[in-house]
Amino acid sequence: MGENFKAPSVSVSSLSTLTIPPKDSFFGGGNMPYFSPGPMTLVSTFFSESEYPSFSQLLAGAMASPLAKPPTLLPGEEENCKQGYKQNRPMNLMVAQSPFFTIPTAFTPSGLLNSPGFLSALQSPFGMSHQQALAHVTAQAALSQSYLQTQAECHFPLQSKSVQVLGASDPEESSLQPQLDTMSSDQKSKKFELPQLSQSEDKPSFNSVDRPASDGYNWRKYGQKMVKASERPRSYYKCTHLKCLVKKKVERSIDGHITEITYKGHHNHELPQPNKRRRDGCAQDGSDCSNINPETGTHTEIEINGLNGALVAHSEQVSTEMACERSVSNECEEIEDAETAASKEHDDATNVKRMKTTVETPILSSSHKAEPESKIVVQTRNEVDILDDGFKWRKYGQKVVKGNHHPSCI
DNA sequence: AGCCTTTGACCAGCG
DNA sequence: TCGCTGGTCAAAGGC
Repeated sequence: MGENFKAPSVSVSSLSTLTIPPKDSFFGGGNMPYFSPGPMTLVSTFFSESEYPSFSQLLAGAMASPLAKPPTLLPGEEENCKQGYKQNRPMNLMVAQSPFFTIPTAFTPSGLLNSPGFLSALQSPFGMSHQQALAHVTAQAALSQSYLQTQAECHFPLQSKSVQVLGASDPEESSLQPQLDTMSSDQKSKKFELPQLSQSEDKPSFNSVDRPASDGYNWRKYGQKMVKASERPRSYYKCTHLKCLVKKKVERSIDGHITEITYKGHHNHELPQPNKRRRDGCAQDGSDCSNINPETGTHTEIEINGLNGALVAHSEQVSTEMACERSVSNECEEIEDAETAASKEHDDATNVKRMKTTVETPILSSSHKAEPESKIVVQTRNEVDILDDGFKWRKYGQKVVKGNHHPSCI
């Protein structure tokens, strides 16, 4: 598809996908995801992982799309919509959105679906209203965004380091390195503070107030503090994996919505198995239980959907892993494996000197905070005890067990 | 019993 | 040296 498009003249701040379930799975109700104002253009439709078009083509198509106009269907997509809908298959919509164009009135997917081509594709001949379809366009937008990032990893391996996810309050806000050059310096930043949205009134709470967003890893909170700079409580989390030194900071607004997540470091281990992640079966690090679409293999993470207000993931690696965890893309897994292997290699090579990187790589720029890009520190292992069993153990607690006068070290 | 969060204290960097 | 600030520790308690 992209070969028909010329070099981009318009920067696209975000590409994301929305999933429309099969028509037979429609049911009434549902929660409308939040979509920020902005022009949207349907770039592509696809119905399965294997049909997922190459990211470069999507990008080319997105960049050439008329972002300053109301949402439109690119050539061929209308027929694609029709075919997928007739075949009762879940349909993914690749949507582009531009940050440089502000529309005062809120533009929601209904606008997209109301576009001439798309309306005809969805509404007839089945009589299914697009509003019903929209009711099911849920958190998969955010999910797919992570998936999209992985696609970016696949197609722009060198550039993907600076891919940044901005989710939730503006779920379409993902950034792509190719646009970097087109942005002015004051648009570049390492960190975005997301606007607080008062969504609690009309959107259900998902018990995410006290927990960070899920990224597939297990985190343990080791501190919380009021930071003067942000005047919001900041929570500190460590990856619970024994050998992993990754940390993250989570800032929340007064009402408990996540406003910022900052990752530090790189995971040197695989994603934990889902069944090991939490006692109650949900994500251990605090996200809500997720929904998995068995047909598409997509994984719907409610919290990141924007229902919770905001989420920022600053780690390109984590973002990739998020995507790989949630999607069942083989390509993704291969990439992940490759990355893991590369990461292990790197770890071996720098066994003593480990990277401690603030992964808020400055891709986007803006007048927001400016922080040091990355730093390398020498981390000692003194917190890891080497016992005579050959394994390294880390003490994480001590408690007097009933019936035993000696404290048991955990 | 395992594993988590809470929270006050402590530490280190910086001006 | 001192005070401020952000980050971390670790005992205590909860689930």
